[in-house]
Amino acid sequence: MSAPGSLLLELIERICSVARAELRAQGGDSHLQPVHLQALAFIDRANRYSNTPQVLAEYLGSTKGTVSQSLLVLYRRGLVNRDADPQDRRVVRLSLSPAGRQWLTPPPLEGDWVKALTDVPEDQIATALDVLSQALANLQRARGGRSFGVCHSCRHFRRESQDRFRCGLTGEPLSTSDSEKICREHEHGR
Amino acid sequence: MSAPGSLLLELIERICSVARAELRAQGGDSHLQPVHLQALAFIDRANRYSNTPQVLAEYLGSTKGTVSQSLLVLYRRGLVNRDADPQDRRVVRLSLSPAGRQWLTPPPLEGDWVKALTDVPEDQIATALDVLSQALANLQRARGGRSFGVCHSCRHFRRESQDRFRCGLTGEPLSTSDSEKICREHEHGR
DNA sequence: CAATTTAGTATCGCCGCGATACTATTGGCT
DNA sequence: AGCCAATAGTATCGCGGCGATACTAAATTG
Repeated sequence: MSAPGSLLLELIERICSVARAELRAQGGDSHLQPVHLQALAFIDRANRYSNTPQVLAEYLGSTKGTVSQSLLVLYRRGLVNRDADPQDRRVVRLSLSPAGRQWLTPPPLEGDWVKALTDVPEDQIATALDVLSQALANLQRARGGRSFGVCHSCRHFRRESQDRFRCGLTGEPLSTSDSEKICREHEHGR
Repeated sequence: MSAPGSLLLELIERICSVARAELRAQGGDSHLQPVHLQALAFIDRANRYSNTPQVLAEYLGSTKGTVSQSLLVLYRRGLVNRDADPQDRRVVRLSLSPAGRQWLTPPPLEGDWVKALTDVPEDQIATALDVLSQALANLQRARGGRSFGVCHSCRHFRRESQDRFRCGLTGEPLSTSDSEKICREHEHGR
């Protein structure tokens, strides 16, 4: 019986609808669209292999054309930097400006949403997080895409000392901060 | 720290984005939009107090104008019936046509999604369902709206015998089938 | 050094969505 | 009774997210 899974997806879509409506209503003006907030959150947490428009498009399940437009909006509002990569001058490196950083976890909908979860035991939220992230990773893989996990949970992740790590795929050294970011090459670990 | 809650919302929105993109891509043509599928699912499961455009709009966190247009699409495709209520001739009673029923739990995205959950233990999925449905109910209440639970979990629900029930609010008798449907008057039970 | 591939942009049109204005029906108030 | 407000729904307009297509520029392949 596929019922529980279908119900879960339906719930997810309802929450999404309500959250979107709330966001639109809240600021009316000067407020970013949900997709823009998602983009900012991604740019903040993407590692140096992954902070490009192309990867963002895969992350959001969107197309590069669409993402290009979203980034243009964010750029014009001074929230993101778009710098040409010196090694490969086709690629654009994305980063947050100080102004952009202020939009991370913005108060608007977050407030009500967080309140809506205060009754719920912490460990149940953690379980829900696990279920959803695993499902999403599986779904992205099934679509032929990437799973987009955090670096230190990757099968290529190697620990060399307390705070020095290395990517077994690229061979590059990684800092603690690196290891907590989202990587396009992520494959679920051993 | 509000981190887990924010992460959860972000995950939900990503899944939603990916699912929407998938749905659009899948059928290309002749496929319904996510919002239309949500509407059909609601109409199928709404009880006799709740099968109206107005309630559907609240359920989806949308507006009556928007919903009216969505319903027009579904009506033109012969998937829903819109019948005037004989008691109050302002209200439209929504129901699924046989053709509309065929769109419930459609194979397209469902397939991949359900597969994406097969590794996940059943009880964890149940926990995730609990967390999300509770959060959504709280969120809708915070927005001044309704919580939209299932009839038999309502505080007005009265059991009179094995399969005969009654709504303590309206006083009307309820069948087993009634008790499993979504009600606009739902308030979380004792 | 062509030919192909890849990252990104520009432009077009569709359509979901909110806002506003409208009709029709009902119920309240005196 | 009769007017007025409230309610359910529809029609219409415009914004903006989104995909599709066509394009440029840079890198890679042979």
